[in-house]
Amino acid sequence: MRMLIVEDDRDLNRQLSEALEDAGYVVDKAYDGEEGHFLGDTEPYDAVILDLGLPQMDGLSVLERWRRDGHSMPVLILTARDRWSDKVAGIDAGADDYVAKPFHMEEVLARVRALVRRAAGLASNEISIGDIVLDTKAGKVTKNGMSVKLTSHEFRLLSYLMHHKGRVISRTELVEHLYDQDFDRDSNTIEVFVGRLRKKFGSSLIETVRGLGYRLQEENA
Amino acid sequence: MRMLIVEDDRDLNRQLSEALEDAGYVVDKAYDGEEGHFLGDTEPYDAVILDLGLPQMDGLSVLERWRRDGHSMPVLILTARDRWSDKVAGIDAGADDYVAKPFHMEEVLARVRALVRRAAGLASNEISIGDIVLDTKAGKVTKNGMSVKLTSHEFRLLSYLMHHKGRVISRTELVEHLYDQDFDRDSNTIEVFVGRLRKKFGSSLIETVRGLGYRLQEENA
DNA sequence: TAGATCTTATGCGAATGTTGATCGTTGAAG
DNA sequence: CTTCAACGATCAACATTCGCATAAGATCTA
Repeated sequence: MRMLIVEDDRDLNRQLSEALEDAGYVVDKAYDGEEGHFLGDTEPYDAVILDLGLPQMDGLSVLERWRRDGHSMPVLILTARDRWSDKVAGIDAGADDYVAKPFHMEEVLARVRALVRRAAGLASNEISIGDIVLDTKAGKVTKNGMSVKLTSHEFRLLSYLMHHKGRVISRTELVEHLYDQDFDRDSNTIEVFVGRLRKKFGSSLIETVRGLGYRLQEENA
Repeated sequence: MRMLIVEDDRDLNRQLSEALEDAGYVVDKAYDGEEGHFLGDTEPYDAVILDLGLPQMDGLSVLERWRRDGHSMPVLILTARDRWSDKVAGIDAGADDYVAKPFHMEEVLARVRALVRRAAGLASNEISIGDIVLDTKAGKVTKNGMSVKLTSHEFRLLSYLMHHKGRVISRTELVEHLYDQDFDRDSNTIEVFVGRLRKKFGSSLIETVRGLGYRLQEENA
């Protein structure tokens, strides 16, 4: 995890970076708004600690410019002032959290932990196989980056297969997972859907294992 | 967006819920820890405001139990105490933010906005998609810079979709987040509102994924 | 109470799911 | 090597479900 600290008080900056480094983070330091803005704009940080009262460019402006430019890394605001209107401004400018000086180092660490934890939870859920990518969260499938339109059953079938790629899946297992209890066992719906998927993705995607079921090729890149 | 307020002070609870309702949220209320825990455990909230000092079960325990059971909705802790050790405990128990009583309603609103925003992985209070911009702070929507007049439910629906753009949202999920507990599950209100939004913004805005739900096109710049 | 907003009801048309007949393929036995 | 039976693939017709528009009834609000 790589962090940026933007704080003009050298003493405080050092205290913070020591504490964070002890906690196992890699830390970059900036001592004024311009330098801080530049670093945050060019380097990929997992979190930023940003003082509001800064020389050159004030913290709020730095934050606003980052957000306007589409940077969404978590930012923890640090400030001596604690009038509530400042807090509101900071939060609405896109800060993720807020600590008023003077603070206890423990609190800052706890909040940074929370920020990093939270940001990790937002990663999108993608499974890929060859040039096919299935995004379970967006409910979308792409092949070579091109979005492929699937019906809801086609999607569910593909999704199940991709979640168990490399394993042979019996027709029975598929039926059990795609349909509710009472469904005509000897119907060839599954075959039909496999066929439709093959038509959309090429016949090499789903391998049939005669007598047992189907299998998605393991990553054979 | 649907919120839960857990606060035993009836007066404060009412104040909070009125403010949140005015801001366009759907609000459920609980007046003790047990009731609060139960609701948070069973209903899907977009954010929770949780007092620490509660009868039946104390706030921190409520939070810990939620987290242990895998609920990850954002929680804003509210408390009269403001010793920093309580803050750290709260944060490490999985709180996302913290406000000390007495507070300004404005600040709570800003923090709630931030929580909801952050949970969606957004950096700013303005969400845009194509030439449409939704301002969650002002509760306004513009298309090509021109303000568009929406009714309250139209706004809520659009807001929820925009907070989750790119994802397929089921009708069920929409109903659960736009209405409180007792609402007829199989009603076609959602369809009707989707239709109205399409009439106002053009039919390409909301994509329907048959059998699954609706989706806002991801930024396809 | 009027006007705006929200909800329910209905019927149509299209997208999707299912079926069964038929055709192709596989692998083992003769 | 040929033949056969079992199994899987394919296709088109058929059935069903789903979503949408529209409008009327219900409810809220100023």
